[in-house]
Amino acid sequence: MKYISATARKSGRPRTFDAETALDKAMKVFWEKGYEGSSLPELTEAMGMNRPSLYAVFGNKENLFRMALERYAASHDPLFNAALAQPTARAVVEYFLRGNADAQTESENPHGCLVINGALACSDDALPIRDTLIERRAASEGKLRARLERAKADGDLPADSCSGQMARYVMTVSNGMAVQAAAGATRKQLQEVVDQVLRGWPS
Amino acid sequence: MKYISATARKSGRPRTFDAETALDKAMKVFWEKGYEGSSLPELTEAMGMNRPSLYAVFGNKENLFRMALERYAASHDPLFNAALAQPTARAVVEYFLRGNADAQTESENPHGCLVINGALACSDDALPIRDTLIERRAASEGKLRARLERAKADGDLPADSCSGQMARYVMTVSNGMAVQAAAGATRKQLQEVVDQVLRGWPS
DNA sequence: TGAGTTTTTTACTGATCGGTTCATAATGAG
DNA sequence: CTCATTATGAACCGATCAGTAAAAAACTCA
Repeated sequence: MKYISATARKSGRPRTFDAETALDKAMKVFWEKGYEGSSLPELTEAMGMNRPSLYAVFGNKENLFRMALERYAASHDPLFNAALAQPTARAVVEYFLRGNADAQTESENPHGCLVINGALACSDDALPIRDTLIERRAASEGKLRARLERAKADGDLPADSCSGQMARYVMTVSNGMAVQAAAGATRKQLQEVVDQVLRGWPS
Repeated sequence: MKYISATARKSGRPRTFDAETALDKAMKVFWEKGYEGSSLPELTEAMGMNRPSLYAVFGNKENLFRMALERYAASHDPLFNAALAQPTARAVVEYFLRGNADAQTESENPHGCLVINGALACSDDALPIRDTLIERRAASEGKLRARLERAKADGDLPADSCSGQMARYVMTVSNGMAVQAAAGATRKQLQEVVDQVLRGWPS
């Protein structure tokens, strides 16, 4: 997904904003207030640009959200991939959940997870957004499941364990941590939740 | 919280609706679409009443939501209390989470949990609602913590275990299950998540 | 300087939001 | 039959929603 007015502009009045940092600001507004809870005045205010410029560069509110979501994913995928690259299933889960606990409680960002805060229960208008977020979570769960399946083959998970159930369990904890974080839970509290998960983890 | 126009009416034109069932309908709309995602036309349509009647009986949208929330709590508290009354910590947790898995995937109700779907990330207008929901969840967590504390004294939890951390862990799983349910997870899938929790539970 | 290009600013659109006004309809009581 | 009471339906309120039109402003290049 590309900006509508690209950066390679020949001439004309210079922009008073940087598209990249403006998108970053929009991402944070959506992150904190969700898709429907974020109004255009709030977005343009945070992004430091006026409404026609927003529409010229980002299309419309829905497209802006999708671009913000891409940006969010791009900055969080490395952590997820690093988790998947850990040598054992236990290490994968610990890396994933501890990374989540940290990412969901950064002082410079809204707490919680954009992929959940964006739209959980919403009006009919926002259903396409909600469904996109659901798909993204399902995709992550699928990757985690595949990784745990491999762990079974590697022998660091019991042969009779169900990777699909375990992946869903881990994702459920991650989702719950996002809810807790959005409600004000501290980083320490979330890490303690991870402690409990690891205490019960097989092997 | 009481209906504004009580049921003991002396005379006048009879109502075309029953306040109790209308509130039930409103609860389901809020449950499915959240506080902000539910519009007054949707609410009045579902409740089978017109707008002035809604305002006469329920005050305003926020008050209607709070009454719907009370109703929701009244119908779900018995399950929670029954869980707390189980003889062992393990039984408490199992009863609580299995009950949640069922309650969040009833065919006749929206999936997920009103106390989470109601308002997770929202506009500034809905912050009082969001905070009320956060308090409710914290209250439940507190009761669960107290119950696990007693379990430690009873000896069915290790003496060195932290009831606060375990309670938050269980609540986090419950919250995560609500997110999963809202996203379309089946009852069986949620019960499998509970299986994973119990597999790792001490004792 | 002047033409062409792009963004800014301001004001606007139609739709919808939560909430209300008011005349009318339907009842029970006297 | 009349009157007080209560609920109904429809129309309305100001505010806000997402999205746009149009003209002025600021730049490059000739």
